[in-house]
Amino acid sequence: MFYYKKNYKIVRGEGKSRRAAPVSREQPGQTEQNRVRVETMDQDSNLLSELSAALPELNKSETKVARAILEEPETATRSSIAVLAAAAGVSEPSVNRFCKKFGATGFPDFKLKLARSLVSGVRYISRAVEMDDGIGTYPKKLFDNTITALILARDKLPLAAIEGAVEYLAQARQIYFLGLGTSAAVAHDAEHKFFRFKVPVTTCTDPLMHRMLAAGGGAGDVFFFISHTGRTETLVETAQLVRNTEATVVSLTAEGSPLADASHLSIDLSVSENTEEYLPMASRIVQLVVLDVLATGMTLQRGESILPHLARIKDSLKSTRFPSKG
Amino acid sequence: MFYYKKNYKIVRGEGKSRRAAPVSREQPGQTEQNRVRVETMDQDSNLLSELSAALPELNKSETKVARAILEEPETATRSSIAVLAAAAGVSEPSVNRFCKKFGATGFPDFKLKLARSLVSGVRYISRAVEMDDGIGTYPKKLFDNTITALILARDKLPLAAIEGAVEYLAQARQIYFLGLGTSAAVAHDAEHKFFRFKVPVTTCTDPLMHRMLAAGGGAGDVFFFISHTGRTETLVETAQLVRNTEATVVSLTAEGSPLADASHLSIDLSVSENTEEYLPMASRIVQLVVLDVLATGMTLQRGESILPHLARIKDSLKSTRFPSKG
DNA sequence: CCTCAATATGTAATTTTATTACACTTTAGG
DNA sequence: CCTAAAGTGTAATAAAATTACATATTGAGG
Repeated sequence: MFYYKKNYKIVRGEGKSRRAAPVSREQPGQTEQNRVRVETMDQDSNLLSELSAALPELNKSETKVARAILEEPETATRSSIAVLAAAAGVSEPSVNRFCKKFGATGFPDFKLKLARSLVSGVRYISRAVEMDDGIGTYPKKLFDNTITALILARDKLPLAAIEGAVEYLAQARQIYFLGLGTSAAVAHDAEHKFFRFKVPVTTCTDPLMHRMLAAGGGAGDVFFFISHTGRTETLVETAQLVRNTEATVVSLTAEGSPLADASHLSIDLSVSENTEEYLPMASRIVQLVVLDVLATGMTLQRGESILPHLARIKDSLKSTRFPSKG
Repeated sequence: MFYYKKNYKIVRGEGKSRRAAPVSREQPGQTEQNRVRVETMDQDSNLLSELSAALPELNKSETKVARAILEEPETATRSSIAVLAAAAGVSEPSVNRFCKKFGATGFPDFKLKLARSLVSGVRYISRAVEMDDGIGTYPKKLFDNTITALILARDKLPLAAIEGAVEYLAQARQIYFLGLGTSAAVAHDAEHKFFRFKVPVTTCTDPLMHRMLAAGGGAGDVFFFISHTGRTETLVETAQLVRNTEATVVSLTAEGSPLADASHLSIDLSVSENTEEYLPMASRIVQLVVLDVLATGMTLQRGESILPHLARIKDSLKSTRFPSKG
């Protein structure tokens, strides 16, 4: 590492105070003026790409700093301003000015932003499991993919639809959860959750039964369809049958799908399953959590009055269990 | 803000340097000794999850600091040590010691690590839903709690047990998934996933049927029990029945539970459900993802040969669906 | 070529921030 | 109730970042 070139004669020991005028802080606007403007930049855009994009329009010392950072960004985040300045072969204030130019309030802030963009590039890439993955990698990958899916879903949750669904469910006289395949398991889970609310709940995973139930639907009945794709023919047809009755159709499915179109209300999830080779993993997890949300919404709407009831149900299970140690 | 309690008489102005001995840096080993040891921690483990995991074993002021950070991690990364100390209601050195305890060289280093783990943008303090939460808050809370549970589970995944379970399942002549209550839905999901592997899979959620199946177990049969608590009497009894046969007992349950004890192999999950009032939400999600992991492990073990088979199953569903637009 | 203004960059002082040494406090065991 | 060990705070010191200002460099007109 021969970064440091001594270009300047050292003028130490002049022993004269350089500071006479009273300290006056720079105006915020003044700094802002010098900011590198990066087109189409949103707040959490990657700082590293921003850096290399701006590289051509930087002046000599700024270029040195940028190159030093780009070469070893990891090291840069761990260095003090003095170390980085030496590595780049410039003075400390130059580094500081550089940081401000890129939207940071100072060097520490810049390091923070840098550290983040270093991670986001790695973590956010949902990596599919490869055939040569071992025990050390594939479990982590699967968890990470699921976690990422949940984060994405959380950030674009259709709150209005959820609110509406809670409303429908809370006023339902009878709730039917209908799903096929993987969604059948989700429907079963939903049944377990909602039957605790003193509402009659039926789960059905047989397409023929679906049709019979649908035909018999009436006012106050809520048919809750669960489908990742929203394209399963028999489910869509069942939904359409329900629409001929007084019953309400709510669905938890993909945006713009035939099932969504056939529903009074649709909770649209857009979980991208492209990372999954053969099984819908993340989507059903998101569905389950959304059902948790609906059940919670219902609890909140029912208010305190429902709590003792829920507690009683929970207590009723105690006698079936071995006591906890301690 | 009346954090600051002046308990001590001030000793200012004694005019004596407190530092006589030459500065001697602490030995690295010395610091290491005090480190919170997080089992099965790997390098890029999430600092926030590490924090909340270590929360119970921290002392008073450390807890204060941890809570302050967990509550507003974003703010923490932007604060100086003085600000954070004030927010936590402790002294600056306490914050510094805290940072070192968690493997950082000091406060700035700690902030850096923190900034990195923040990238995913999850709130790490599992906040329970309150009765006065609205649509704007409770869905987010539920998602965040689930995400946090997954991160915690991911970071202390019992890989050895998982590897062993994959081995058992891959060699099974017949697999039974047994679960009750909420875990019944998980068992159903598991059935759907594993039946794709050309292995006979049976799911059963009836305790009496469980016993009959158990009694008939033979070599090559794998009984896979799913239970959050591991204390459901009938399940444990069934497991013990199976142990009288040649069949294998694998369970996905709580560490040290009767069910785990009754199993040949137990995949221990320790999802703390203290944040959940009445329904096991996070735990079943973790169970599902672990089952995804097992299914994936099985796919990997079977090697390329299984892929065409899986593809055929997937294709067979196509004709039941409305074509995608576009 | 030189001059002068504009820009760029460095030096040293200052301020801010973090770390250390050590004293006081609390806690747990005998 | 005492004592040792662990915990926590105060004040001093050290480190780092930022600022003001000086010097250097560049380049356009004379």
